[in-house]
Amino acid sequence: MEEKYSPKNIENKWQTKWDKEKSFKVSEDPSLKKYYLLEMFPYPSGRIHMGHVRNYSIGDVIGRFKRMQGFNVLHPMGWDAFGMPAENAAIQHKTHPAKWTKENIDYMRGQLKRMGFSYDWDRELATCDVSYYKWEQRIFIEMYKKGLAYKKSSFVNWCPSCETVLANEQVEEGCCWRCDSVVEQKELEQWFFKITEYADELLEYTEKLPGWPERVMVMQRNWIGKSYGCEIDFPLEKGNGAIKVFTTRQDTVFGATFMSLAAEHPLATTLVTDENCKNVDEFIKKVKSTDKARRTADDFEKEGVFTGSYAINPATGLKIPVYLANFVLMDYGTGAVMAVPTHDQRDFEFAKKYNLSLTVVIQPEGKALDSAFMKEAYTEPGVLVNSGEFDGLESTLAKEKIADWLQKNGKGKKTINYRLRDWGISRQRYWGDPIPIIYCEKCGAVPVPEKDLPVLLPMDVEFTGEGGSPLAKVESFVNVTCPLCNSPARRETDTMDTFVESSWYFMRYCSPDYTDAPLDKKRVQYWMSVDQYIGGIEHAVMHLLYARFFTKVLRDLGYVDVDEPFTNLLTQGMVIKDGSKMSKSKGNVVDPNFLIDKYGADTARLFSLFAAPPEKDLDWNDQGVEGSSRFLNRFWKLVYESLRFMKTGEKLDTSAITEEGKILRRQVHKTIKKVTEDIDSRFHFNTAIAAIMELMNSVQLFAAKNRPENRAVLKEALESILLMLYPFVPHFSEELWEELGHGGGIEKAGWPKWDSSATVDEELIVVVQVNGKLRGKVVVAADAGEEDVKNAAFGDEKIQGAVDGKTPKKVIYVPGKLLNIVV
RNA sequence: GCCCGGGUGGCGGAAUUGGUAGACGCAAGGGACUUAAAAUCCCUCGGUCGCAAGGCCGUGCCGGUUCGAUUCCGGCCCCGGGCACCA
Repeated sequence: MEEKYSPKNIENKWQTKWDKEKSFKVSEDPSLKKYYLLEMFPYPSGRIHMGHVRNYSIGDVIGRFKRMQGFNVLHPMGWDAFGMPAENAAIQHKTHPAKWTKENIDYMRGQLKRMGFSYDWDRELATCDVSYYKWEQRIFIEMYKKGLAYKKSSFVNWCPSCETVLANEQVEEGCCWRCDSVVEQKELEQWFFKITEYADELLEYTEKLPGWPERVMVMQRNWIGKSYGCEIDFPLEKGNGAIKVFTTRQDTVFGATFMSLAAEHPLATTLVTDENCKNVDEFIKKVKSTDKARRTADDFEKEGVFTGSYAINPATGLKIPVYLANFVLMDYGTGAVMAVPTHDQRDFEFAKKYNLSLTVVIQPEGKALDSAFMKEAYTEPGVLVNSGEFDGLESTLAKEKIADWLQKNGKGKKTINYRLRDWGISRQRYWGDPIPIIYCEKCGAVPVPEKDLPVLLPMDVEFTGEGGSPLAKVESFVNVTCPLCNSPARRETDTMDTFVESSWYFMRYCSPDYTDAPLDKKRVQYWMSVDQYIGGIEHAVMHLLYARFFTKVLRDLGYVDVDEPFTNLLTQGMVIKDGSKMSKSKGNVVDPNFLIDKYGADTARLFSLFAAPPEKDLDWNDQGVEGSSRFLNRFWKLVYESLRFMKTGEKLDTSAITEEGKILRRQVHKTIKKVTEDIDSRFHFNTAIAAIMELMNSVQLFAAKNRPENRAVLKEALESILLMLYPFVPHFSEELWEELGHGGGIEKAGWPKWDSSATVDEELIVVVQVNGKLRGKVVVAADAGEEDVKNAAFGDEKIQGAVDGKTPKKVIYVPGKLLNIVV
């Protein structure tokens, strides 16, 4: 055994062994309890960063711990490999996205292996491989046939100079992130997944996932945004039509004195009268050229324009003007609002600006509002007035009554509205999964027949960064014949959002090599659901909601039997340095390669787990890493020195050990208990490591005395520490385990169990308070009763001084812990 | 504006069910070893008063409940995050 700990050789040795022997390869075994452990797979951006190190270190601790406990642990890794950075790199470096991505994957795989993570590499997948994305096309077609994938036109961010759609994230202060042109709203035909069909079930399950952090559930609930209200028809003054509105405040319908439509509302252009034509046109143009970010800013001025037309308030029968307003959103509700200026702040401001009439219909208890003197809208509950037969009703009650009345008289109906919108998946990008649809002039949109799948992404493509999607310019790809009528037809050139790939990869891992279907139901059945999922909080809504949606869709398509993909979710915090998130632009990144070279992977892992509990942000500190490194060096030295006089095979004889030995054993077994509980039920790795450090400090003192009769105790202590350290620092522990004379690998030894009898204290320290203030401690026998503790306390000189001859009014005794004397 | 987190030494953090506040680690100071440095080892380390024993104060602020509050309740301040003309 080397005298000094040198991580390089050791880590290399064990990594080679794990790789060669496929140590973490698993298969379905019904006789074993399965545990599916998953960390969010990375985008192959080039190299791993500290966020990955942290995420995967957390996962690896759980994986190795569960394996030691005898679970059949599925722990896969793969690559979320489609996406824009590859395309941008292709443009910049004159390379191909496929080449760039593959090189990155190869490099990053090497980095993950150097960290010693225990993955079943035989299950590795990359979403840009045909063997993956072709199945997604099949799922798409099955969704299309069920009406879960459909096409509709919608408004999107459009950069006129790049000729492409931009995601909301790519619009910076109203301008294109790449060329700085002003971004417009453009109406385009887009593919959607009908996630709204599952809105209720998705919402319902946010109450049934006890293993998820409450804040993630809250964020998803807010995102789905279910609200109960009414759809009410406001007949047009002229003609037969009506304007449909959605409202949650049907109790105020008698106060609706005008209407506001979104600029994109289909009626906006048909309702306009000749004399208002010019104003309305200008207004619509202005709204459409304003990007969403600016439109929704705090200080954005409410503006509108009169169409010249009128509608009839179905409650009052009065004629009310129809306006277009810039704050009404086409994609929420019906895109039209009944405006009640007295009880809605936006309508109030709008009415004041355009001099529209106000009618109070809700009076606060004990007050009388006068619309002439109102400074702001009154939005609280109250009692109805000016509301015909509903006058005098309390407003919450009136909500019900008016909804019933509207429904009965055919003026409207009760309805539920969601904030959640269908998921737009079309991207005018090359590096993604082609949407398997063909457009025929006669037959319309035709799904690519199964025998023609997959639609391969063509490789001979030029990347200029100009003129829209590169895919649309590949003639051989675009020009096809219709599968139904054989006429010339065009292929869809949009690709799917990369979030589609990450919505089902965790199921593909269960049968990654299956060639008959996306999933092998039997194998998926064994592994699903994921027992523990780990990843960043930034995915709280998008990815985690899409994945839940997809699981339900695949269930309904007959592929799986589970309702929810992830039983338990752990959202880890960010890695912070010098007060801000590590990022290239801030110049505060720490390169994992540098850490591995300088300290070894084990030290890097240990520190990232020790510095903070997983769900909190981790403050990176270079000197803190030194501390973790020091700990491993000290422990190495301790084992090295102990080995010189320790015999292998020495049996522990508990009757022969000294008092000191007993005390150390007690700490060993208490530590095993604490570390087990910290890892298993709390994921508090930082306190688990702290407890091991404490134990090592004691062992060090103990070993220094070198009493021959205590050697078996020392051996037990050292081995226990190694077993407990293994999930954190696997190479280090494997190496020393072998040095201590064990073959066959440390995992086989199993997770240590604590001996309850060894943890029992012989003496107890009971804290003594006088009037709730700490005044002393007494040592009593472990089996001492309340009387014994009282006697000891009152016999104590310090306590006597504190009591100062006064008569105790009350004495509170917390068994084995505390005695409080109240005087 | 609404909804979540969070606020503890010089720093990261601990205190799991209302019961010893500050575990463990970092930094700092002092010492040992060394020609010297690094490494390593030992001691001190919330504030304050005191020669000491010991006392008093202290978990963002104010108040409450309790024998006892970092922990529970009410009100406020600050920081971080999410959502947001959502009708």
